[in-house]
Amino acid sequence: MTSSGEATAGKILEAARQLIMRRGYSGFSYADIAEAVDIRKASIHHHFPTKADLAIAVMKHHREIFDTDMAALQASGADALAQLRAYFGHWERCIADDSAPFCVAGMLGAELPALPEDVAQEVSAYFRNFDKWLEDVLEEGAKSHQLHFKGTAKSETKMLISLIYGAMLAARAHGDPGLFKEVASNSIAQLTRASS
Amino acid sequence: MTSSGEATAGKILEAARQLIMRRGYSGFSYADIAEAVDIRKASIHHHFPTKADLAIAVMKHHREIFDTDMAALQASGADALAQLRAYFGHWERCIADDSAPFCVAGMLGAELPALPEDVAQEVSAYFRNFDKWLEDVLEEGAKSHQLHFKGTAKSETKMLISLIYGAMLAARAHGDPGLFKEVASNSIAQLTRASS
DNA sequence: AAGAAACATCCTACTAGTAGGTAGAATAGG
DNA sequence: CCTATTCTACCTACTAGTAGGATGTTTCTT
Repeated sequence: MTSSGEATAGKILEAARQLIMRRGYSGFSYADIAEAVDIRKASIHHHFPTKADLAIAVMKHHREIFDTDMAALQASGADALAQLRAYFGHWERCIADDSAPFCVAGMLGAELPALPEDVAQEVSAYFRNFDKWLEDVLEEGAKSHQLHFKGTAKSETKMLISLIYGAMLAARAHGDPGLFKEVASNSIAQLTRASS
Repeated sequence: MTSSGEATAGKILEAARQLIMRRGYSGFSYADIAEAVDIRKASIHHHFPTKADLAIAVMKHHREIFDTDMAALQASGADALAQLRAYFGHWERCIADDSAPFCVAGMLGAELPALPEDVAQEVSAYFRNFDKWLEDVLEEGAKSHQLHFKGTAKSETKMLISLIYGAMLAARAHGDPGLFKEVASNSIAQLTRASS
């Protein structure tokens, strides 16, 4: 393996992630990545033969990072509320400093009907995985009486997922990064309120 | 004006709306519309010179329908809760029967950074308008003690907008149209609960 | 250790197909 | 006749993807 090889693939992956977050799957081209990484188009095809391969690699990487981070968080002894706060906090920072103004899975999720079959499957898999994590956290929070919500953890998971991705969308549509933070804070406040 | 003229423009507009909802702005082409309407590409350019013009027309039309419908609803004497229910019900039906699986403004909102300047402005304007309507409804609902929420109507508006658009996204990502209905019902239940 | 085969990376140059958009003629209806 | 509409035919720029060569890196063999 040439020393520069892995590094280049990583740069391509990151450029693709940024482009997908900002313009979507059909909104970017290999030429865009070539410019961002300062490499020729053909070299991108060497690392990721097709655009679908590239998108799948981005999703797989994104999911690996998510799984690793959440496992580490749990291993560190963080309770349900702390895990939720950490997750929201991550996105608050990413959106505020524009380093990741939208979840790559959310963007691809919106485009789902337009995606190649195998990319769409990877996106669906990401959401199922995320769903499971969130449901487990809510379940644990309910059991320990740390989080309070009417109905099941399953149904609250759907509410919270909608709220998170919708807040990203609304923040973008309104050109107001602070909107995400406000919605996130309010939803945590709601979940920690004994009444509801 | 030739009799078929307006009708054709309408068909193009509707085809464009469907394509934007399903594939996004960068996910459709004049060729797609030409096929859907059974017309030649050049004829579309006669009615809508550029793609941006077409997208703007779709947004303007969408907003007109929204304003008209909401004004009629209010004129019919519907209270805040009834207005909210009507709005949610509309989307529940559209998503369930796949006649409109995603709000056209939501799709364009997600793509906002990739849109031509003038299209982006029209989308932002739509969201400001929608925001105002929702805030007024919530304000009225709070005053009449029909709706209950912590915090201001402004902040609850942000929550609800996020929930609505996020539920569309989540329903699509999970391939589960029922998800929208569930989230919508739960959020109305939450707003009508005296406690919270 | 030296040399050769094998491989990985990146390049230039190209393909076929599609994008949005235009020019100008044919065809209508009032 | 005039104007709106639609068409065929075309343009340029860009799309994803390929062919094949240059350069360097490992690895295998002796």
